[in-house]
Amino acid sequence: MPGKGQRARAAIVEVASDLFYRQGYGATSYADIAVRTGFGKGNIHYYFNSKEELLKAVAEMRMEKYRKLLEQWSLECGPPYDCLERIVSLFEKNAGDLAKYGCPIGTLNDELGKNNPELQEEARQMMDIFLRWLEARFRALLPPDEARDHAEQLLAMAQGAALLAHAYRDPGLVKRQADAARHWLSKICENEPHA
Amino acid sequence: MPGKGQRARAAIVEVASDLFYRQGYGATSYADIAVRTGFGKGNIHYYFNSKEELLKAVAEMRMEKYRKLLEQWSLECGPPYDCLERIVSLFEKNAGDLAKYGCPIGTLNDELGKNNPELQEEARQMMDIFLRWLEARFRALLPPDEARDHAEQLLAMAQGAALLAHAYRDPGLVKRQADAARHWLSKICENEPHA
DNA sequence: GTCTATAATACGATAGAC
DNA sequence: GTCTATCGTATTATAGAC
Repeated sequence: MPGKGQRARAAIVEVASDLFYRQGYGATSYADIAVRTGFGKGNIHYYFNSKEELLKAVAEMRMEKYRKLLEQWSLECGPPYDCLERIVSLFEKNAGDLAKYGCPIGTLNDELGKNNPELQEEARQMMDIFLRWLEARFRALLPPDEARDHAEQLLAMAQGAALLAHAYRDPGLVKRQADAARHWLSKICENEPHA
Repeated sequence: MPGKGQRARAAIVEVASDLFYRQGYGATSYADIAVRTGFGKGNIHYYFNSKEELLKAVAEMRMEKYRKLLEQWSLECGPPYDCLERIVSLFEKNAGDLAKYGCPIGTLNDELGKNNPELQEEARQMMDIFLRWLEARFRALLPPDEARDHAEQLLAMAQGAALLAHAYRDPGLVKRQADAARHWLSKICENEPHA
């Protein structure tokens, strides 16, 4: 059983992750987090000495989740198309939140990329988890350099769809882009037979 | 000849636009703008009563530029492929800045979308100028609903490419995505002959 | 009309109470 | 070890000097 401190830390990280997603990192204050956790405003500093440290903890927590999910999928997935399509479906399933808040990974990269190169590295690592996973899947279908290329393309489609859906507040944009991505995927999978 | 006030306003808007792009809207303070313009810190308020008003002026200025550019292209462009390809080339030409700061339109939508719905409408209008222009070009090739779909797709590719290039600080990502977009465009243009 | 000194507030961080 | 009262700074915005 984890101690009181551990549970407090985890609770703060969970709340911070949610607020960083919905409001952005810069626009989220210690006060916001304090209200939602019930801790005193300044108290959060006891658990996390700085806001940057807090973001790093949030990033670690999220990456843990992403890694577990994708690892699971690597085991479960059958043919490459089914495996790759699953990530398209994940995006589509979250269309509502994407239209409201954008992609949790993409928006964080955007925000931190402008002013905080050090912290952006954390955000980029989140992106990289997905890019590498996609690349590995495409390697079952394509030569290495093309696999990398295709992984970038699919990720770009997803990020672009999320950004536009967010800009227009239209979940339908994600759905339409998901269909386009599936069409694109199916063409690749039929042209290049499983190695 | 424009009066002193007019020139001052224009100078402030120009500097603000640049800083909003490179640092983000939230991270840019009146002090930053004051330093770069040579005006006193608080003086900017004489010309723009609030930061929101300043952003609106920046948005208007940018949109004027975009509209003029695209209107010019509409006149000059020959076949639909050449016309559409030109926007891909524009993106590619700016690969360096895209990798450093992201897309000026996309990043602004992302930032304002989280916390400032009213201001985001300005940013979305910038996006819409390009979306509508693309849609009009695709109408020369495709039925109306597909034209809209394809415009969204091309814009999503561009935004996704910019976001990833920014995340990875890699202009090459824009180049590779531009090539992919050209390939995609050429297929559409050969399949569907000019109406 | 143009600009500057100053106010009011919210932020992240600290020092020290329990 | 846990939490709270407080500090210094930076922000936008204003009041009023030139």
